[in-house]
Amino acid sequence: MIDFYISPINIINMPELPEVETIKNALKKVLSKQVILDFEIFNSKLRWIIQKNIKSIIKNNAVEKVTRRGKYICINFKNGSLIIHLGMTGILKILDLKNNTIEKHDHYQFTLKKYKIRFNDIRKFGSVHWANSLNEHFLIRKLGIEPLNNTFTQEYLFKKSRNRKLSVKNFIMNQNIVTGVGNIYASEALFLSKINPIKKSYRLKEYECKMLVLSIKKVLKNAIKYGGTTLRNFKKIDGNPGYFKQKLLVYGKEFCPVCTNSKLTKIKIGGRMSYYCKVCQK
DNA sequence: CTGAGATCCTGTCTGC
DNA sequence: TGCAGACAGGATCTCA
Repeated sequence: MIDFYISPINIINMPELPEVETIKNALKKVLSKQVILDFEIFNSKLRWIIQKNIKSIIKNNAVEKVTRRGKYICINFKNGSLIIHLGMTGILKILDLKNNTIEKHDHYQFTLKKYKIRFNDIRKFGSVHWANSLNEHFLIRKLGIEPLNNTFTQEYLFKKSRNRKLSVKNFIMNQNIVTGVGNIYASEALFLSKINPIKKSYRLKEYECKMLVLSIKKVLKNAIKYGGTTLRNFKKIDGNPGYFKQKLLVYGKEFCPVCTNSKLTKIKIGGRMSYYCKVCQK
C-alpha cells in the first residue's frame, strides 16, 4: 500500500526546474545509499533507445547521491551516473515489491530492497542514459548556467543576449543559455519583468536583464517552495497535489492580474503557447 | 553559427 | 454516437 507517484501525472504538465527539483528531493529519500538489485526495460523506444548495457552497469551498484542539472535528474554512482529526463509526461511510481502489474506506458523500472521505482511516460518524450562521466555527457555538457546559482547575473544575460535576434521568450527557454526554464515559468518571469515576450533579445536593456534575472529566480524559488506547478494532478512524495497553479499570474489565464480589465494576449511564439499583457509588458 | 519550422507521441477536445 | 483533425509541448534535427 505504499504505491505513490512522485512526478507530474497527467498530460499537459511540463516538468520544469521546480518540478524536477521537487521530484529529485523526493527521489533522494527513496534512493540514497540504496543498492540497485535489478533494472528491467519493458519498452526501450523512448526519446532515445534505452541502452541495453545499463542493467549490467548498475546492478548491485549503490547510489551515492541524487542531484539535478537543469531538467535532468542525475542518479550518481561511484563509477558514473544515470541521467533521467521526464519529457512532458514522465512520472516515477514508487511501488511495493509485490506489484507486478505492468500498466500502459510503463517503460522501465529499478528494483531496490524495499521498493520498485517504475517510469511511466505516455508521450515517450522522456529518456534515461548512462554516463561514465556526467559532465561530459552530450545531454549535459552544453547546458547553460543554473538560474539559481550566483553566476546567473544580469551581466551574463546581457552579454549573452547581444546580437541575438530571437525573441526573449525563446532566448530564456534555450537550455544552453540558462537551464531549467520552460514554457510556464518563462511566461511568468517575463510578466514580472514587464517585458514583451516577442521582443528581440538584442534589444534588451541592462535594467531589463536585471529584472529578468531577478524574476526568473523569484518565480523558480517560489514554485519550489510550493512544490511545483499543478496543471492537473501533480503529486509530491506524500501524494498531495502541488498547488502552485493557483499562484500563476498569466499562464493559462484570461485577464491581466495587474490591470484587471485587460484581456491577456495569447499567441504562439516558436510553436509554444505564450500569455502576456500588452499593456504591462513592453 | 543562427533561427525558424518540422518532428517525435498520445490523450483530450472540438466540430461535423 | 463516431470519427477525423487539431492541439499540447521539450528538445533535437534539418535546412536556409
